[in-house]
Amino acid sequence: MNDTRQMPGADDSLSSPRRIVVGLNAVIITVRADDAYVLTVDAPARSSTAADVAAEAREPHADGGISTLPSGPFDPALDRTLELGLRTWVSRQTGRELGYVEQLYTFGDAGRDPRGGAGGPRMLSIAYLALAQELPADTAGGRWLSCYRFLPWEDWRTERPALLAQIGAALEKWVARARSAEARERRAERASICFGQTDAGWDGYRVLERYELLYEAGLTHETWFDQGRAAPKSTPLFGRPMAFDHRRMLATGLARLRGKLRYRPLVFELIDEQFTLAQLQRVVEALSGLRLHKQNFRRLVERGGLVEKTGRIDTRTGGRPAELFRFRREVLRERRAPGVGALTPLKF
Amino acid sequence: MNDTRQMPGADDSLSSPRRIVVGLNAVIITVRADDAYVLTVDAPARSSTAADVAAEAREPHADGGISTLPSGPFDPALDRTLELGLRTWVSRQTGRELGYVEQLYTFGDAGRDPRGGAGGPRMLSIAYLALAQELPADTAGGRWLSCYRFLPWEDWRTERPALLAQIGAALEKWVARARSAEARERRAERASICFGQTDAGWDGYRVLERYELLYEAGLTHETWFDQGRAAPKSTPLFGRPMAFDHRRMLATGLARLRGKLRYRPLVFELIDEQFTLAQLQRVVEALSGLRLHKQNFRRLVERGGLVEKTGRIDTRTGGRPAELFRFRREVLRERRAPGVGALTPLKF
DNA sequence: CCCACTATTACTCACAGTGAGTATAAGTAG
DNA sequence: CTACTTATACTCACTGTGAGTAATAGTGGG
Repeated sequence: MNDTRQMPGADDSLSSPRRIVVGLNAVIITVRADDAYVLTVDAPARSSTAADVAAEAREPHADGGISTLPSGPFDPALDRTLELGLRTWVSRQTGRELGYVEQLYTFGDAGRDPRGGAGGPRMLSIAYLALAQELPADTAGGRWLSCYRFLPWEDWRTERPALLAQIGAALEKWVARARSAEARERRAERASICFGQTDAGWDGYRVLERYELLYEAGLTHETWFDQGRAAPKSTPLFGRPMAFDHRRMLATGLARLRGKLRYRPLVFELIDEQFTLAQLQRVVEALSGLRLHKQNFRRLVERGGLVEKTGRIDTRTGGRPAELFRFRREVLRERRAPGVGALTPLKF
Repeated sequence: MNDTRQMPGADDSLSSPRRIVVGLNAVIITVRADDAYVLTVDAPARSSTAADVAAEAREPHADGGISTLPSGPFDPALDRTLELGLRTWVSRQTGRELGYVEQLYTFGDAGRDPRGGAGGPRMLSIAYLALAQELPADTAGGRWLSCYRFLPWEDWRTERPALLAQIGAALEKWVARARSAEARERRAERASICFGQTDAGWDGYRVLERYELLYEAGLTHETWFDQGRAAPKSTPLFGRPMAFDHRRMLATGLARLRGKLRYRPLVFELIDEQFTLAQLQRVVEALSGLRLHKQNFRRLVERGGLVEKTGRIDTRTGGRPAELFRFRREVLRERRAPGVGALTPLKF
């Protein structure tokens, strides 16, 4: 972070005329009532600046409010670290302190900046993933929405999403549109890997690749927003959009979260200190988007040393009362990859 | 990347007085002759700016040149994307086109900026991982150095690194120095997880956690550089240092690479199109820092569908000639996680 | 041409983990 | 008491993996 050498501009010579503005975005995830939620800010702030108004005018989707991720500026004069900048910003805006936080990715493409190559400042956005335990009532302007409203093809808990038939058809057209035979082959391979028309079947971890494929294939609202054009009537657009590239950030976050569940005990950041195995399973299912085999899941976490009995019992189950468990911290020393592993879904 | 709303400064109001300068750093990895190499630039550029000279004066380690990663400025006026900025910068500096490239992490802590809280610009550094196939003779100022000169405790191919005894002892002192009993417990847990004094043994994937632990424990040169103080004579400092936080970037890159080898066929970016299984194994061993069981490795990649025979034969082996293999691209469609999996090392 | 040497390749075997299922236990609501 | 619900226990076949032994096919020296 402190490379000064070989850096034009480091010595305040104005060799780089455009300013850089850095934004911090948070993908804040929680789980409640069997679904995974992401914290969104409803529509551009009403107390808007000139830039806000301009942005809203450009947004054809502003039907009362397009979802955005909580985001704020990185202030180089005040924020000692990027993560602290994010934390203070989120706590000011949502009145909530973040627990687990990890950096996801830094986005900086000029191509997706609606202000184009003009003289404005260049925007970089650093996206973070955060996990929240409690889920208080929606604060002013902040709303918890199911992740799967934005990425509906990712939810396989009840059934193979019906959407996939339409997605497959639209992708076939996209494949056929490629100019050369090789390009067609590459597109076909990508489509089949992402959307599981292969021997391997559905791969729940390719969340980001799937979103990016749909974006490139012109099958998301954002594709057309960014190009400043309207989508052809015949083109289907999948999932609820978010502002700018926030849906890409959500996809990045969900992909990271699903991936990390395999080998780190992240689930326990999202659940009460004591829980039944069914509750734990539902959290994992909500995040992974899969329906799991109950008996095997129990064996996985219990015999795998991830949890231990507390001796207490929860009678609010509706059937036989369930034992309460807690996270077994010793597992961190016992196992190399303390997580739920590669989950195999139940067949439908 | 195009959040304008809620961003002071986005409309060119000067609410944020400090400028931000963004640097792009590349961890470029190659494998040759049984070792993993990283491309370094020898010492600060001789054609130095005022900032360079100042930096060098601050550097007590400048015994003819401390290693730095190739790094250059991100020019918001010219570079359409961050990755393109990196590519043009690296090709200009090293005369080499990058193949596989992926973003690692964005570093922005003010605490490690030697210029402190003064009026200079704020530095952000975005680190990338790149994989290079060929390894031409060292270019002017660029040198390939073994990754394990900087992170010697990561190389378990021939034996358990002898260094680990000293590291363990130094960490014990660090644990004992903690103020409260809980802090001691936390430190002890971290140390044992990172350096494998546990049932789980050595975890080759925790490269970054190990470097960060050593840094925090005051056992790296960089710890003391950053504080502007000299290390006490009695304190051992492990591994060869790099400038600024470049060694942290290397650790981040190696961790990512090792992790991704498990489930993506990244090895083949680092090897010729045709190869023997022994060559492939040596590349994997160099990257993972582990010694592997030969027969099982063969079974893993051959039966796992990762490679296929070309029919040709390499007689330069010294023993029985080896069949030449190539990467089997179809595996991408057949398997969900086409990589070498979680490797189990041979016991010593 | 035989022999020692080296490295590759083939095959075996015990064992742990996993997918999938059946069976039983312990509550609630009528 | 019965039907229903959910939790928990146990079984079994199968796959993948760790760790070997054995055979194969070249080299170079005498």
